[in-house]
Amino acid sequence: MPHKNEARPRGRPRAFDEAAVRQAALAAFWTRGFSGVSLDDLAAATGVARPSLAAAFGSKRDLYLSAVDAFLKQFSAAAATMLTGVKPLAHELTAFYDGALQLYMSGSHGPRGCLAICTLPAEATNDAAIRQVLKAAVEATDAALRARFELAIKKRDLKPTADASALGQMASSLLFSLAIRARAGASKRDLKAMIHGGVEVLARA
Amino acid sequence: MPHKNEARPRGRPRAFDEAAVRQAALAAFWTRGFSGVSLDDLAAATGVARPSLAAAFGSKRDLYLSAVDAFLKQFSAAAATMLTGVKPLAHELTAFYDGALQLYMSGSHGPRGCLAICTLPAEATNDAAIRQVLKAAVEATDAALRARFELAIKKRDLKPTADASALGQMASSLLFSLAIRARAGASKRDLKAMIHGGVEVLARA
DNA sequence: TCATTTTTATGCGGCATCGCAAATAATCCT
DNA sequence: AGGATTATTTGCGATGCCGCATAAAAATGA
Repeated sequence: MPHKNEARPRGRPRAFDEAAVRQAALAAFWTRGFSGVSLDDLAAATGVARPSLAAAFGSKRDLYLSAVDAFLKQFSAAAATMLTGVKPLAHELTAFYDGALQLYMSGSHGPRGCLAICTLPAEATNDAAIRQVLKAAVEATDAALRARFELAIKKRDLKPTADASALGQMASSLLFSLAIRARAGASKRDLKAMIHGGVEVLARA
Repeated sequence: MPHKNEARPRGRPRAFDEAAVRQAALAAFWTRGFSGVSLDDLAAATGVARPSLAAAFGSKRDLYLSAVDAFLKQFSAAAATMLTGVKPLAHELTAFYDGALQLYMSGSHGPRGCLAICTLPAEATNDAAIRQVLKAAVEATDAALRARFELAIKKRDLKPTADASALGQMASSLLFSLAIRARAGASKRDLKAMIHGGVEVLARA
């Protein structure tokens, strides 16, 4: 055989798919939070024994941070496709929040809200790295929404005097609030109404 | 002796002040969350041995719920004094958020945000009672702020077409967002600016 | 003074949790 | 085929955590 199509590592290969294990761990952290999940729980949820988990991901905290990172990447990628400026501001915001709500209401054992907003804060005072991840996530959300408001101002969908930064933070706040309310058990109907009312406030400023 | 000035219970009296112990437990839960605190932690933080704690408060969960209840009572009492309608809407909202921010930034080991918003969500998926407390806290905040917006409409500080319910929810969302951001390590200066921008949006709708 | 009542203090036993180490298995390289 | 390398499996030991039981202490009531 002339060549190997890919450089395979030296020893025994992994018996599990790292991304799949990360997603399974993500699901566990999403419902029970960081402190609410033990390594045994993770081993049971992923089907991978503790020592293998430790070898692949490091500590429980490392795996949690890895799962949160994956979650945030997925979310911001989805968000970017919603806030392109192709459609009117109010329309895109509604689609953005509706998409988020669908994610927040998902979960076979009841709505889970947002992994980041609903589980990071509890740990943020103990762990500087977790606190920093939360801060970065908040600021990234602010920035993505602020950019959309700046675009709206440029396109004359909003008054030139509108404060894109403040609107971006308010729009972020609405998103976080939806996450918390979904997890608190609010009905989809109420949250849809809240989205409608909130977009009215934001898109007519 | 004709009468006792107060019916003292029969046996050995409590060696600790129940309210003080509750406040000490509150502080522990505030920084480390529900799952992040053990009964031994609570015994150490309060200076009361585990069996006495259990006899007085029940389970760890009961003590947590008791602490959250006390926290919410204090908060809503303080909030009520800020939203009387005596001063202009924007002024009262700013004072309300400034007061909340002062609470959220307090703590000898760094800002802690809001006990309810930052620690209840992590547990809300596991425990129906905790989920209900979170839901009730959110709705109470909505109602208090909505009432202030309704008053503003009645006093012609807002257009009669303004949606007091939506504004109340947006104002709640700003509050929750401040709580999370404070815990995430945002600077007081940034949060003050966010309050200013948010009040502009809310009080000119 | 002595019995009764309630709280406090101490400690035991079981279980969960976690880090680590040794043995086994699967693959690559020569 | 056999050695080298990495993963997996299994299990041990230390510690944390919690429920409970027992004994001591502090008050009341007769």
